Amino acid sequence: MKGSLDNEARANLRAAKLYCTRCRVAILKLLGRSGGPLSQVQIARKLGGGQYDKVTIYRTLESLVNAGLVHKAFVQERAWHFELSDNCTERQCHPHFTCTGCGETHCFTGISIPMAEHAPKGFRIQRQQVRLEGLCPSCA
Amino acid sequence: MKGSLDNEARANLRAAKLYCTRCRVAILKLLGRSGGPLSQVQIARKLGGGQYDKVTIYRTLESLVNAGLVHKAFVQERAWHFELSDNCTERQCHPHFTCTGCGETHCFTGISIPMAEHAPKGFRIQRQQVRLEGLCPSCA
DNA sequence: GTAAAATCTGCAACTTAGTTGCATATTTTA
DNA sequence: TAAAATATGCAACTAAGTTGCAGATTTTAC
Repeated sequence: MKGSLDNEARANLRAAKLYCTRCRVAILKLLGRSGGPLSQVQIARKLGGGQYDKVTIYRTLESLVNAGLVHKAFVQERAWHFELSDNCTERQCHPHFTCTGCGETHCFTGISIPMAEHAPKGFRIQRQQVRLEGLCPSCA
Repeated sequence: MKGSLDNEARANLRAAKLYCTRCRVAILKLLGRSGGPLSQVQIARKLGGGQYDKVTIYRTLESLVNAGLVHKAFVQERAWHFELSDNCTERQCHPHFTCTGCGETHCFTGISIPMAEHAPKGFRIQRQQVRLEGLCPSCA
């Protein structure tokens, strides 16, 4: 019964007009079973170290993203920008807006977003961060 | 009249029991005038290339963060985790929860957060992403 | 089923972010 | 102003992510 996830992955690849390769199928299946987003390093490790070249994994992910089957989730790790601690509480800071045109990031200190509630059982939420994407006045 | 921001920066450093060094004052002032978070590379560039070693900038930021004067904002760039596109709309995906204990990231597909409204004049918000931090059941 | 066309994959080599150890320079304290 | 405390710069390193290209795999068309 290994079939069902496998077939689903293949069907999705076909629908997206992508070649059904071992690596793509493996990554789609892996992401399908994973409860959260994974990095290239995590994917490589979970598929069995050395199974696939890291370049292949990056390129595979790129094609899956372009096809809309997969998308990037932002994760704190290695995202190191700094700002003053003004107007920031323990639990939440203002949202940050990044313009998809020019790439500039702005603080939206005037907006506040309610904190998430109803975390799954057993999870304790301590902090929330919100990122917005769109166009700034000069790029709109 | 260069004084006011400068004095404020120095006062903050003193209050935090940090040495008032040229680099710290410069970075605090820079972040004070900046409308958004900056990376090490951007800071180096804006302070005049070669003025400070990158190691110094990283260490300065680290001490400012530890003192609570500055904090890290997450920015998409270089945060490359991937997941299936299930349950994700154009405008918003489910929140992601990262455990500060074990570092694992989970998708909270059951929660939804209202989209930000009232963007500053001229900005157009196209997409919103929410990150949560806290403790997972095994680490709580 | 098979050959040609289209597309992937792996390898080597590279770029850039971020870190560590240590000697020297700067700031603070007394 | 000297000694103690702490920051800084440099060199060398690790690890993520990218590019070009040759060889391998998948698909298409017959």
